[in-house]
Amino acid sequence: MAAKTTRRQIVDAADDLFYSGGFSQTSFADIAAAVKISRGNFYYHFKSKDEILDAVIGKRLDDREKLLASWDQTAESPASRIECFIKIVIVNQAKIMAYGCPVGTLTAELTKLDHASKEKANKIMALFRDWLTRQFEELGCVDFADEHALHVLSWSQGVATLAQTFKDETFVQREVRQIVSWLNDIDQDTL
Amino acid sequence: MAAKTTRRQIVDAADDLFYSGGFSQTSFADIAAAVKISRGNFYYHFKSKDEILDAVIGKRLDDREKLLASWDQTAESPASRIECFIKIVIVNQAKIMAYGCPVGTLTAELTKLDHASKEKANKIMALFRDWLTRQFEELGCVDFADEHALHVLSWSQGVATLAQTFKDETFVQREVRQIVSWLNDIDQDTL
DNA sequence: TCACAATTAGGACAATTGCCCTAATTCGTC
DNA sequence: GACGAATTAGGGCAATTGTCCTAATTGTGA
Repeated sequence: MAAKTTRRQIVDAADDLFYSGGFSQTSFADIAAAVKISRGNFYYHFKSKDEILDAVIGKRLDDREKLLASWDQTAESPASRIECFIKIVIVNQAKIMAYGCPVGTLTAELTKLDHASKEKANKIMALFRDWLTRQFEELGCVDFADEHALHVLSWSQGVATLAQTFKDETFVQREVRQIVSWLNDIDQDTL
Repeated sequence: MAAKTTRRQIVDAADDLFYSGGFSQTSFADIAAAVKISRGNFYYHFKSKDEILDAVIGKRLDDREKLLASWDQTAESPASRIECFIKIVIVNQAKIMAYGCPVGTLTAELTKLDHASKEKANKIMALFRDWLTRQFEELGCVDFADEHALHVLSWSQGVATLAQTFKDETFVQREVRQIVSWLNDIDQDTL
């Protein structure tokens, strides 16, 4: 029990620190200090920093899967589910303005580092892509489902990046309004 | 002469390395090795790593200003100038797929580091924003010029991020086609 | 209560970091 | 050619990095 809890504490703390400060800039000492354990104890649970990163990516994958699954259950129409995705940028506005998109910034960093776990990090993005594609398929636009999915995903990354740069709340809201209107047009057309 | 050349060599090498590997991950030794000079010589030209970053950002600002100025001269209509901007993602496709957008990834990294030069890095983004705003104003849509500018800028960041993640050439080309079509619609409306 | 495994603590390591110093070399100018 | 300034080389610094080690402390089951 204690072990599992400690391990989970480490992963959670690393998740936050990797998000707010970046992976390579976060040190063993930083995580250990956040969890308030010794480095020795730390190394008992994870043999290397890369192993922690792997666990963090795994956790993020799980978290997003659960989030998408909850939307699958609560939201009735595929359009409203896509809208849930779109509005993450509003729900998480404060954090996005401070640290950007947790998925986009991590994949970008790991790609630059040419890190071994970059492919795994890309899976989070692919998870969103596949889920969005499914929603657009259910919406009726089978031929363009993947294109639309990439379009929405790309949109979210752009909004996140500019939100982080300019910290303009009205920009985010306006962009959300526009893409939702675009989504409704598609929904209309496929009736 | 030799001094100026050496200094320029350092800045150029740092520019490349900061782009391909990130700022914090690039060390003094990396840059010195790229330029093939001793660390002592290195330190003669720059007192600290932050000073190099400052010079690199300054150089990037200059480069972009020149690029925009060249478009101002060569392209005849504001619409075709905006199209020049849009098509950077195609012109620089290979590098973008490997390292993302040089502007977006740097601002994201410096924001996470809470680095003193983050505001200066944001100026590069603001430079594009202001230039795009001017183009949309000349296009006739005075009231929505800044909104459109942010929209195009946001679009470019999203495309760059996803291009880096999925390395999908057709995605980039499709997105360019779509935004150009959107641009033409605006151009049409304001006649 | 005892033995044994799981967990934690903390010291130590080689390597790397950004940074600083002094001595040598090159350069332009008289 | 000689002189002073500009430039370069390279050693060395303290601090931090990720990693590893051993000893102490827990908890658990017999």
